[in-house]
Amino acid sequence: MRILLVEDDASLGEGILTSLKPEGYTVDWVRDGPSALHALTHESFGLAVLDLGLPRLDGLEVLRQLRGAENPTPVLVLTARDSVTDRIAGLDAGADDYLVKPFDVAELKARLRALLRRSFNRPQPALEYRGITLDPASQSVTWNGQTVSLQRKEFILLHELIAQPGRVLTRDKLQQVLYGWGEEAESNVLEVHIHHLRKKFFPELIRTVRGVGYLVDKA
Amino acid sequence: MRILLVEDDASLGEGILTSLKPEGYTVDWVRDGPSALHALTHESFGLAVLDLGLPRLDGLEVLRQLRGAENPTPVLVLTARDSVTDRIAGLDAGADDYLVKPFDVAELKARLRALLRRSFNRPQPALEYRGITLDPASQSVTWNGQTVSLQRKEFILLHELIAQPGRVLTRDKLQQVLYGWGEEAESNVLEVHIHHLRKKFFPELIRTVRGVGYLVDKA
DNA sequence: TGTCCGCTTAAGGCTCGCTTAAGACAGCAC
DNA sequence: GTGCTGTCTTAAGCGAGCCTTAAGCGGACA
Repeated sequence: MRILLVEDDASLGEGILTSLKPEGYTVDWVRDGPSALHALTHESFGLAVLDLGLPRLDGLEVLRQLRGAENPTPVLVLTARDSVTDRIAGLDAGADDYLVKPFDVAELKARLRALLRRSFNRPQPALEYRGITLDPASQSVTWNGQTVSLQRKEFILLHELIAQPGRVLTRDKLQQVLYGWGEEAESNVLEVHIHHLRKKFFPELIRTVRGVGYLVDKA
Repeated sequence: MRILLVEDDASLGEGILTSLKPEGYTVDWVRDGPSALHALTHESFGLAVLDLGLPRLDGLEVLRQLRGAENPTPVLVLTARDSVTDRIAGLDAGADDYLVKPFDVAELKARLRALLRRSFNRPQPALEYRGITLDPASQSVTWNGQTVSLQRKEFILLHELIAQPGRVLTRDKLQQVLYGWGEEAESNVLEVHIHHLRKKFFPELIRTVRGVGYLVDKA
């Protein structure tokens, strides 16, 4: 799961980063509003953690613009302020959850999990690539109208690749997506899954970048 | 039927809780305005019982924001005040019914039933799927004309699944529907209910998505 | 041509969910 | 209260299919 962290405070950001990585999240970290907006509108994230007190462009404003553009990415808002009006403002602007600083990292993790669980249930747009349709809602895959049956890890892998066409995903990153940081796979599991995917669709679907990783070409 | 109870007074809340549970309602209880708003906008309830005198965010305000967001959940308002203007304000803000403290629990129950009956008469048509008809009003089920007898939890589960065909409902989500947030089931109850449903109809009715949840295929 | 990296295949282990049956529990009549 | 009835939960055993492993092969790069 790819997460965008928007936080201008260096040490807090560092802290969140290092505590989320072991959970298996892939975290991208930006420090100001415009970067956040750009990232969210140009790449695909499963979730965003957004600090409200940002330089250059306020977090609330980021959120408003995001929602204004009908971007459904779940957002968890961080704030130092705890007034009720702030809280309401955040939720009004389209936040999905709310956490007041200082907070416990364990609680952040718990809320992220809850948020992800919930967002699984929302209409997530189906991904489409060269006639392959991935529908997260039903966990089903079709290719030119035909249903293709994928195993869970295969689905996750393909989804990750297709979500970012033209971008090489390193083996490390992909393994992270499948297993988190805990146990590095010592075997060639990844290759096997890739192999299965190529077999179920067509070999050229996934290109190998020797020594680095895999990618799906830009449509 | 899942109900959200919004009440800051501990003993009153406790009382309502214990008197509603035996009626077969699944009751979730929060104690302040922001939590109530959050719950109502992020989860689905059949009905809310809302105390107006709340800390941090007034009940009326909760109601206004809820309706502002076009949330149609039926709301029964509780209040200590009995002035006519208060009453008007409540109904204006979008309350569906009104009860003045102190009240008799029996009356609360009666009004809830009435409210549910009314809201069920709105566009809550009987669900139909592959010859299976679910009538929420009478909690009865027929399959190709034959009556099928379901237990309560089975009905709830099937209803939830059929209401969103083609979409995977996670185990978490389904457990929430059955039990609210309170007690997480530690056993395999869910699987057992699913099993019973498959047995009473046909096995392919409910498809398993390993590691995620269950779904009913799009008709 | 040698070395390394990734591909391919097939076999086993292990996890998850299915199935069953029995016991807990609540509702109800007496 | 006591007993009866039907619903719901628990637990244990089992089986399918997912995932991993490992070994052999082939192609890429020096």
